[in-house]
Amino acid sequence: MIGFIYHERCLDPMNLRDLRYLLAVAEHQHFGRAAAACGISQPTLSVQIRKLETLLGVALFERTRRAVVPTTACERLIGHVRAAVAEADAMLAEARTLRDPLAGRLRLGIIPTLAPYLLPLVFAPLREALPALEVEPWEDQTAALLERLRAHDLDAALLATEVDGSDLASRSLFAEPFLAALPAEHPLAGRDVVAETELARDILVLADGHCLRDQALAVCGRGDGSGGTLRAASLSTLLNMVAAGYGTTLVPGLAAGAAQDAGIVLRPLAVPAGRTVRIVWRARFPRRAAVEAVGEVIATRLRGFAEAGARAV
Amino acid sequence: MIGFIYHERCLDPMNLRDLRYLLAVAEHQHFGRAAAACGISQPTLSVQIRKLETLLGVALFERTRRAVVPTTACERLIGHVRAAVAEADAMLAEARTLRDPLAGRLRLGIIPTLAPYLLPLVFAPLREALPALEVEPWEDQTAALLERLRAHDLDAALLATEVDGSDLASRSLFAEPFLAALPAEHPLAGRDVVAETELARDILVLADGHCLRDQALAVCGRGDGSGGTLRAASLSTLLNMVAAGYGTTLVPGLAAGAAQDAGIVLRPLAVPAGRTVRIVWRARFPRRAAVEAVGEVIATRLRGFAEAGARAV
DNA sequence: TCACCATGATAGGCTTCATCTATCATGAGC
DNA sequence: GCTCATGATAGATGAAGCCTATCATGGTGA
Repeated sequence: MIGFIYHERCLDPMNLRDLRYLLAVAEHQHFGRAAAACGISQPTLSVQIRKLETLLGVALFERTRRAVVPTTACERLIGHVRAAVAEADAMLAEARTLRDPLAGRLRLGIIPTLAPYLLPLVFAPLREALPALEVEPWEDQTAALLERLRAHDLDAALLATEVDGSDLASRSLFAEPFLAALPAEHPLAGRDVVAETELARDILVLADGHCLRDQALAVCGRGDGSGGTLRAASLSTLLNMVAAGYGTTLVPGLAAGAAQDAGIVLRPLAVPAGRTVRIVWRARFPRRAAVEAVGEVIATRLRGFAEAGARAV
Repeated sequence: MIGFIYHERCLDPMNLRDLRYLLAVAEHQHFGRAAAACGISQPTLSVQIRKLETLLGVALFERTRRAVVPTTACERLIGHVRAAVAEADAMLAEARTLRDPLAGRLRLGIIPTLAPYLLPLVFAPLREALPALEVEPWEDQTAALLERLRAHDLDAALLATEVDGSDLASRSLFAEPFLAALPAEHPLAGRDVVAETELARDILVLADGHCLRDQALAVCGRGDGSGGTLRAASLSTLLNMVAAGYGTTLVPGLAAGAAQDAGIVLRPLAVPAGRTVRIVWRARFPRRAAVEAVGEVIATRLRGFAEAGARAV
């Protein structure tokens, strides 16, 4: 909104305090009692009210021995005064609830290969541990999340990659192993353990931009990015393709349940590999405490997940 | 309205000025430019914003080399801040229009024997001379008007009696002669001049409480108040009774036209008598200028009325 | 009628705080 | 690596808010 005038130095001496004084005198119709209600001395109140009258150029009260009666001008003004003071008080009250760093909204970015599988696990613990914090998830790929984070459109993000830049800080939360995902009828499905290179032959990967795509290709020794012709838009699509026998892939551990539900066979890798999930925030973000609390809840919930996940297969 | 807290000394240092500073920084997203817009130095602005943050216990801005970005807490608060500042500005604007003492509402009491005849004469001149003044007439008897005046329910009153009490002040506006009012067929109607004592025999007067009642009786030498049995509620009723031949009365000059319209014969008194119309206000009323301006307009409009009225009969 | 009381205004001194100029710290860009 | 831009910090200064003490005034009661 344009049009506010900040520079009104001649009018600036008007204080919220003075407006409270005005309300007090209007209510008590008595300087002494109003002063007591405001916790100041009567002379101070008299001076301040007179100052306000001079400032406004309007007599606010008619002083009598008997009573102090608001003028009609005062009655016209006092509605605005009440509203201004009420808004200021509302602001203070709002600030009081916001004072708790573990309260308020926290916009949290999450990568697509993590969100559908992690969120159901941590939603309840977050609500329990941080009831005043409204975590707003935002799902997008790593690059987009980092851009939004740097643009202050997000407060933090859950990523599976290292981040660079001194403007960002991060903390690792948990390690997520990769598992070989095979169609039930696949030749490798009988093995206890699958070698990465064997997987590479008919591996399917996600579309560009997903960090999991590059990581899966790297694990299989296809770091040049020459994956198969299929580029699935989502991990869910990819799993359905594998289940249908179009090829193999690597799935992150948290998606194991979804993969098995689709009829996919999961096997550990001969040389265990995986990714580390981290929470990232701007180094200057003032509510670091909230971010770290969220990270702590997630890390606690996922503690021992890597081993448990590996055992479960 | 109860429930406002005046005594919040720990929170009081929050100033409207600081809120304007906050809005400026939020808009410019730059301390230097915001400071310039506020007409203060950048260090001052930095200190004040930090003070406000400390006071609220909430970080309001995330400072970067590149930009100064409002935090989500700030975004939640800024609506209230804008509203508070807007209300304060509205109050200042209202005060600016009220600053003119010749503007605003003026509640003016008028006695019933004067109002219907005076108001039509002075309404247009008042609107022309004091266009910003909203004169609100209030018709009642003298005692009620004085009570309302002292209770601040009226700002001034037009009376036809002297007022006592150091709490009130008054100014005489014009003299209003009394005229003998006779039915057309009345024996005295043929005279050029009527003696007061002759009138006294069958005089009709107003009900108790009308100052005109006592004044008429006094003029006729019936100061004991032993008037006729009729006690008319209004001068209009009284005139109709006279016109119907029930008796005589004294009418104030401004009502001459109405009396003649009713078919009443008017004659001057042998010993001219009348009443003085005054404007009365509380001695401590701060808008004395408005009252005196109204009085001046009325006095000017009625200048020379006593003679003109006497000649017209 | 006069002393007394209540109430708001005024005076003088003290303390706090908003403001300034000068300077520092830090990160971006050439 | 130097320079510029930007916000933070330090110390000095002046205004203003607050207090206690006192005055002025008008209503009240013996």
